[in-house]
Order: sequence, then structure tokens, then C-alpha cells
Amino acid sequence: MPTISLPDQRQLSFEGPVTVETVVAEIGAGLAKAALAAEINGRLVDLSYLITSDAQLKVITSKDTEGLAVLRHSSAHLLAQAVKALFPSAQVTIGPVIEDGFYYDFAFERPFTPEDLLQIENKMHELAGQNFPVIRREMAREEALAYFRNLGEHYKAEIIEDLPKNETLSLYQQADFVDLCRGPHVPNTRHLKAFKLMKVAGAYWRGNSDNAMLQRIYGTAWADDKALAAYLYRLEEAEKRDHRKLGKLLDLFHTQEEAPGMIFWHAKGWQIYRVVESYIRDKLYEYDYQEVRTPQIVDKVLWEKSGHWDQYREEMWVTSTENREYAIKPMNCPLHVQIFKQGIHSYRDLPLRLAEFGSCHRNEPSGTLHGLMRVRNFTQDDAHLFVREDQIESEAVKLLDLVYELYRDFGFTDISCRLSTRPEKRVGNDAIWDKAEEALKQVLINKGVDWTLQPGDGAFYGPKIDFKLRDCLGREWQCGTVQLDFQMPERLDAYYIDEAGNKVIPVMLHRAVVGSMERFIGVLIEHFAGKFPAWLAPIQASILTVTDKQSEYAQNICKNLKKQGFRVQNDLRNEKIGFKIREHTLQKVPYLLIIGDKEVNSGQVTVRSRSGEDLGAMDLSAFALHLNAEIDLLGRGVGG
RNA sequence: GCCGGAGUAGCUCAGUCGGUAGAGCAACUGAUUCGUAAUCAGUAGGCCGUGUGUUCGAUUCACAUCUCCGGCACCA
Repeated sequence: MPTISLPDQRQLSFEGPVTVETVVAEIGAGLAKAALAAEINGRLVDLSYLITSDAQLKVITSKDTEGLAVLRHSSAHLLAQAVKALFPSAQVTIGPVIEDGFYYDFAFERPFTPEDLLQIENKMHELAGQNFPVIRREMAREEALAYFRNLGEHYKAEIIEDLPKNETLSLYQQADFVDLCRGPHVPNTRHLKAFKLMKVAGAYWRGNSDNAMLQRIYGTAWADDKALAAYLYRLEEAEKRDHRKLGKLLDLFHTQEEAPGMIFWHAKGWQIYRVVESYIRDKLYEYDYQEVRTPQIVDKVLWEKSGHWDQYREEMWVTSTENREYAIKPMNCPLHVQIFKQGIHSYRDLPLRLAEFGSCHRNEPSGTLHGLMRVRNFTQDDAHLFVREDQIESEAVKLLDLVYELYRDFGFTDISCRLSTRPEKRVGNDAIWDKAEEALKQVLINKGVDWTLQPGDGAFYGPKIDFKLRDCLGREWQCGTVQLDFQMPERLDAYYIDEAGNKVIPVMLHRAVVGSMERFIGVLIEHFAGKFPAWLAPIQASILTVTDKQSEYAQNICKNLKKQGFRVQNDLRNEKIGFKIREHTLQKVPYLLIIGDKEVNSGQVTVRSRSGEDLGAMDLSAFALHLNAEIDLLGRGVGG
């Protein structure tokens, strides 16, 4: 006689075992209609689940995150059903839920075309509209294997083979389509309404590039059409912020065929770069770093010693002359160790912090290149801290302070933090790895920041903490990193002299805060949607004349502001003021100074903000004060 | 690197079922001297990514190649 407890403390009793569906019907007809699944004692189950003993029950609808996930998962099944209906020779593989949607991977003899996608989507709507019940049943492992083999679904058979021997397999059926799945699923296809297929792309079977390439169809699914429309609108907005698009529109940078993965910075883009660089340089001074500069091209021997040659030979650019082979540096660390090694260091010299805006070249695979985000030549805001073991923690804590301070100044507050531990391909023994991983973990715990574990994602020489920035559209970008390294100094024969006069190998902390200057500026462009805070804006104010009678006055204003260090420009063209305002607004200049006869006569400027607000006429000194105050805010609290 | 798609004027894009291409904006010239998101008129502008092939003829068809876009794999 199960008693079911509901979230509102209500209790329902039943004579014998009862399905969730029956219980839900008992609660209310409206809920029964909307119910997609349920949580029994915290576990997600189907509505067909049979409750045999007392239980806590929570009904899941499309309003719950779990409900949305169920909806998306079932949409993936619907997609597979439609594909099998249209293309019977396609084999199904897996179809999980992802952020904002789902995908399903198929093996098929020819590529799916955009026309196919349209056809499949229509079929999905048609099938969903037939209100097929979705039925769960269990099957013995051997029976399931034979069943899918018989259907010619070899990938499914392979999945079953790899499942634990004692696991009960569940199958879900809607009409004649059956898929192996853990579930849960919606009880009926009628729940699937607001979905859309987005794109088709290649994906390796089981995510391994040695395996066959399957065809992945991506889709999105929502509780209702309104939510779907909102999502599509969000995508459109994100597209407008694309740094590649804005980079062209705002004349910040370009790339061209002759130098794939390398950036041609235009004056305006480089201006932003310089502000970022100079800000970081100030921080380096404040945090007691020494800025250094090391060579671009270094004998291969050094890279062999550091271990990079073994690990990354394929991605290193090489060049040779007079029978010597060189590599263009992919990293700065071995070179900073060379600086450390000049002369003899006492334990009193530590921690020694060497920083460099290090230009690195990596021959990234062609398919990875992406605007400023993934390039072959990038500049790291790199630094290496040579420390004693007892200084690891205090230095790491300082690093976290620096990282969070810097991100805040640029307007980022949503930062996620990940600890990555030893990878398969690595150097150094396990005892050292244990020590290094534990040290970083302690720092995170002591610092009280939220973090997640990424097992196996560390660098080959040590574990690391990575920082990802969330832009205002919710996308994450990896920027900063702190890496603990007990290997490199030893491999490159670095040491210091301790109190007792012994040679001791220092510990090295690698760190970058913005990571790649290129990527960071890409993130900034997207985060601010090109509307940079005055601090970063390449042009902070444009001076626009109403007619050419005011040219001389405008030139004086311009000269005056430049003298005060502001980045300003004149627009003296013989164009209507409305036209000039439009152009400079599209260029996202923070302030427009309008100069007509009125301003010339009163000796003032009329100020219009980027958002179109009229700040009225004011003396130039008042405007300078206003602009300076804004520049002093840096990017803090400024959303895009 | 792998799968798919795309490369046409400075930009955004149209077009040719094989007969060497067009629009808007930008540029240039002229007129207009104007008050808060586009003044009017005219002119010029292209080896249709690159190479090879098929063809009387290729921007169009085929193959190769480069680059870009969307994913996948990779990211010291």
C-alpha cells in the first residue's frame, strides 16, 4: 500500500502498486496533460514507472529544467525516427541532450543536404502530430544485441556490447521506431512541438578521430514556440556581436589568405591592444614582476630538453640555417628559465617573477582557426614565477587575486574556474604529480572560489587551474591559466642556493591572465558588442561640424583634447550633421561633439552620447572632466 | 587534420541550365552650407579565390588546390 508524498506535503495512498501516470491523474487533469516525467525519491523516471512502495514524487513538466531535457532527448528520438522513415539505410548511433538542444549521429552512405534537413524536420512534425505513445520496455542483453544486429544497427550493437554485463537494458518505442535508451522520455510524441533542426556536421564515432566520421544533425527544442523564437532571436543577436564581423565593420583588424591564422591589426584594433597591454604592464609593476623579452627563434636542442619537441613536434614551426635546426618559439617558458639561469640566485631572490608579452607561433590544425580566438601567432601575457616550495601557496593566492582583479576591471564578473589534473602523456613521476595537484587544490579551497575538476586535462609538465570568462551572451572562453611545474626547471638545469649552501631546483609557476592578447580582444569585442567603454574605445570622441564655417573652431577643440591625452577625431566633411551622426554612431564612438554656430559663439561643445542621449552644451573643460571620470571606471560594471 | 558548405566590385549580396557580369552602400567629381541616425546628380570600379582539363568558347561543367564558414578531433 504505497503512500506517495508530494512536494506540497500532500500525501496520496494507493491500494497496491501504481504507475506514476495514475498518481498524476489523481492529482489533477491539467497536470496529467502537462506531465512529461517524474522524480521518484530524486530519481528521474518515466510516467509509466510502477511505484511499489512509499515514495516522494515530483512531477516534471516542460517548465522544469529536467523536463526541458526530457523534451530535448525525446526530440532526438523523434529526429532518429524521421531519418529512419525517410532513409531506412541510415544507421542510428547516439542522440544526447546538449545546451539549448540535442543532436543525433547517423551513419549514412551519402551526406545529408540542407534540403534533407528540411524534409526531415517536416517529417518530425508529421510524426509528432500522430500522437504516438512512447513505450518503455526492458530487454535482456543478448536479446537486445540480436534485435539490433538483425535490424542492421551495428553501432547500437556495439554500444550494448560495451555496457556493463549486469545492466538492464531499456528500449523506447514510438510507432515502429525502437531505440536503446536509458530514458526517461515523454509519454507521447504530442509533447514535441517547438523544435527546429539547425545544422548538419561531421562528428567522429565515439569522439575519436581514428574512428569513422558520422553525420551529426543538430536541433533545438523548447517548451513552446515562444521560447523557441526567443532562442532564435538570441542567436541572431549573438551573430551581430561576432568579433570577425565587428572587426571588419569597425576597422579593427583583418586576416588574409597569405597568412592564415595571423592577424593584421589595423590602427583602431591596435589602439585597443595597446590599452590592454599598458593596463597589464601597470599591473605587472604593481605585483612586482620584471618584464623581459626573449628570442623568437631558438635551437631545436632547447625544445628537446624542455620536452616540447617530443610533445608538440607536429605543431611547431621549424627553420634552419647553416646545418642547425631551429624552432620558432611556441612557448616562452624555456626561455624564461634561460634568463633565470644567468648568474647564481640565492633563496633570497625568490620568488622571481619574469613576465613577457611573448609572441608565440603554433601550427594549429587548419580546421581550428577562428578569427582572433584561435590563431597561429598570438601574444601571451605570460609570466613564470620561480619560487621555493614553501612559497607556492602564497604566490598562487596572489595570482588568483590578480586574475580576478583584472577580469573585474575589464567588466567580467562571471568567471568559471577548473582544476585540470595529470594527462596520459606526461613527464615526471606520480609522487610529484600528487604533490602538485594537491597544492593547487589547496589554493582553490583556501581562496574559496567555485571550481570544477577536469581529470586528465593538465599540461604535460604539471596540473593547472584554468579560468573561463562568460560573456554577456553566456558563452565561455578560456583565458587565464595557472600551471604548477616541478619539471621544467629540473630539465633545464635551473637551481638556486638555499640557506645551507645547497643547490636546489626551484618550482615554477606558469601563468597567463588574459591568455592570448588576440583572443582576449576578440572576447572584449563580443562582450561589449563593439561598444567599448571610453577607456578602451579606439576613438573616444568625434568632433562633428554642422557646416564648414566651424572648421577652425573644431580643429582647435580637437587639438586641445588631443593635448590632454584623449583619442579624438574631427569630421569636417561637407555633409549634413545627421549623416555624420549616423556614421559615427555606427562606428560606436562613445561621444559626439556637435559644433555649430551656437557652440562657436558660446565657446562650448554640444555632447551627444553613443546611445543617442543629448547631454547638452558644455564647456570643453566640463566635457574633459566627464570623459576622464568615465575612463577612470575602466570596464568595471560595463555590460555590452 | 576530418565531414559538409562557401569564395562574384572596398563592403553586403544578386546573376549566368556555357556566349567574358549587375544592385545598394562606400570611393571619386560636381552641386548643396545644412542642427542630432542616410542631400542630389554624375563618374569610375571586377583575371567571378588559384591552377589544370573538357569545349569553338569556362565566372558557369570536371578535377586539383588555397582560404573562409559550421561542426568534430586537437589546443603546451
